[in-house]
Amino acid sequence: MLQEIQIYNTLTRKKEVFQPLVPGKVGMYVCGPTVYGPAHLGHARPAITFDLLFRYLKHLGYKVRYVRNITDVGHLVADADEGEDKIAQKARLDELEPMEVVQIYTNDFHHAMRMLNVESPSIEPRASGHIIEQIEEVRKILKAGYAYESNGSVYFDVEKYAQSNDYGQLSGRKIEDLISNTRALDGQEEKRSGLDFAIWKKAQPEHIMRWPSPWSDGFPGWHLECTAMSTKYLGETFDIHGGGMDLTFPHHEAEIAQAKAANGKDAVRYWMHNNMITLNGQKMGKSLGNAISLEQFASGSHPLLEQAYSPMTIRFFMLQAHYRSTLDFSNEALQAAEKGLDRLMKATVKIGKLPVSPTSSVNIAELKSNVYAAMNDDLNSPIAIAYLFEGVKMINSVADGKASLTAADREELKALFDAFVYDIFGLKVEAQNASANNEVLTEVVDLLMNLRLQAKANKDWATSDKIRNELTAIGFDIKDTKEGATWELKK
RNA sequence: GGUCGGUUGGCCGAGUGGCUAGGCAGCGGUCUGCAAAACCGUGUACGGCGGUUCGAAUCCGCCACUGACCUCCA
Repeated sequence: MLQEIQIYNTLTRKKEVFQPLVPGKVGMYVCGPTVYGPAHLGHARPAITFDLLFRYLKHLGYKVRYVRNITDVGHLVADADEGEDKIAQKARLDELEPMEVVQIYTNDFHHAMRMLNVESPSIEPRASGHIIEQIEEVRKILKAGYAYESNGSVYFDVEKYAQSNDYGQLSGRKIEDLISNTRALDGQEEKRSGLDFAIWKKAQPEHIMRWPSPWSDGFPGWHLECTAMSTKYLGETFDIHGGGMDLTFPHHEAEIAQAKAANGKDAVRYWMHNNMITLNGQKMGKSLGNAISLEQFASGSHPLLEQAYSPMTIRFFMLQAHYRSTLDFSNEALQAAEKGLDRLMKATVKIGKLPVSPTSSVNIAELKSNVYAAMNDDLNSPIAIAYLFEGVKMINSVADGKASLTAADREELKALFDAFVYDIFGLKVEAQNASANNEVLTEVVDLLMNLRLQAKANKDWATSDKIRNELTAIGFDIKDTKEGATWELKK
C-alpha cells in the first residue's frame, strides 16, 4: 500500500513526489538537540514533526531508518567565553563534569520525548561517540583541497568550494552577498575568510572536552558531526534530512558543502524544515530567554501558563498546525486544543461499541481517502485532523441514533481511527491519576453513583444533585448518557 | 542592509481563481427532572491601494506591519 506522497523540499522550494533511493526503504536524518539545557516547547516541534513522518512512512509500509543525533560537543558560544564549548561552559558553572551535564539533559530530553509519545529513532548517535569518524571526515575534506589548517584548527574553505559549487543553494543566499555581509568577529584571524567555518578546533588550555587529532588536541566543529554521523549510518547519499528552519543557514548549508567536498556528491535528496514555535510572535528559544520547558507545561509552573497542559495536548496542538507554519503559543489556543483532543479521543474509544445497521448513511471510504490525501500532501496533519472531526461527527451521530453504519463500515472506521489517532498521530488517552486506578476508590464512587441512581428513580432530585455536585466539586465529571450514568476523574 | 517568509472571522488554524476547511468560544434549537455530553441550525474572514480576469482573499505590482536567518539556536 505504498502511496505516492509529496513532500516539500527546501532545496527546490517545491513539493516533490517522494521517491526513495531504494524502493520501499527510507533513510532519514534529523538534527537533534544540544544537551545543555532542559527540553522546551521549541524542541518538541521537530521531534513531533519528524516523529509524524517516521510513523506515517512506516504506516505506509516503508522500512525506515531514522537517525537523530544528540549534540554533546562542539558548539561554540559567541558570547563572553570566547570559543568555549557550550557544554564545557555549563559544566564549569555547575561544577559538574561535562559528561554529567550531557547525561542530565539527555535524560531530560528522553523523558520529555516519552511524555510526548515520540518514538525513539532507529539510531541516536552522540557526537562525542563519533570523534574518529569526524576526524576522518576532516581528513577527506583536507585531501580534497576544500579545507586548510591554521594554528592547529582546520577551516572549511568556503570561497574555494563556491568556485565550483553552489554555496547558498539551500538558504537562497548568494556567495557575494554573504561575503559582504559577514560580520567581523574577533578572534577570527586564523580564518582566510569570515565565511569559513571550523571543522576542527584547537582546544584552549582551559577547555576540558578535547580529543587528540593530527592537527591538535581539540574538538570537531558543530556542522561536521551531522555529516559524519549521517554518512556513517545512512550512506553517502540518503533520502531525507530534517531539522528546524533556523538551521538552514549556516548549519545545513555547511553540511551540504562538507559532504560534497568529502565525497564528491550531494548527500541529501529531500531537505525538510519545520517552522518555529513563537511566543507573542517571537521565536521561542533558550538563547532568547523566553523558552518554556516541557516540564513547566506539564506542571503549569511558569508565569505565562494559566494551567498545566498535558503532553498530549501539546502534541495535538502542534499537529493542528502545518509543520511549515509558525505556531504561536497562547493559553487560549492550548485550551482549545485540549478540548478538541478530548472530543476526538472520546469518539475514538466509542467506535467499537457503535450499533450496526444493514445500511450506512455515511461514506467511510470517502472519509478514509480524504484523510490519506491530506497526509500525502506534504504531511498536512491539520487537514487530516479536520476530516477526522468529520468522522467524530459521524460517530456521535450514530451513537445518537441519527445516522447508521454497517458492521463492515464500523470496522473500516475503527481501523482508520486506530491507525491515525494512535499509530500515526501518536495520541493516547492519558493515564488516569494513580488514585483513579485504585480499585477501592472505584468501588466507592460506583457506590455513590448507585445511590444517585436510586435517588433519581425516586425522583429525589435534591439527593441526586447533591451527589453529582459534590463529586463534581472534588474533581469528578458526571454525565447521564443513554447507556446510563458515567464518571471520570479529571486531572 | 541582504535572503526567505507571514498578515484569514472573538481565539487558533487550513486552503482554493468561482463551490461551508476544522477546532475552541458565542448565539438559537433538540434531547434531559435539571445539568453535562451529543446532535441540528447559525458567522457577507481573508493587511492596505492599484492591476490582470466574466470573476481574486487566491495571480501581478506597490505600500504598511510583522517574523526567521545572516552569530549559538529545534
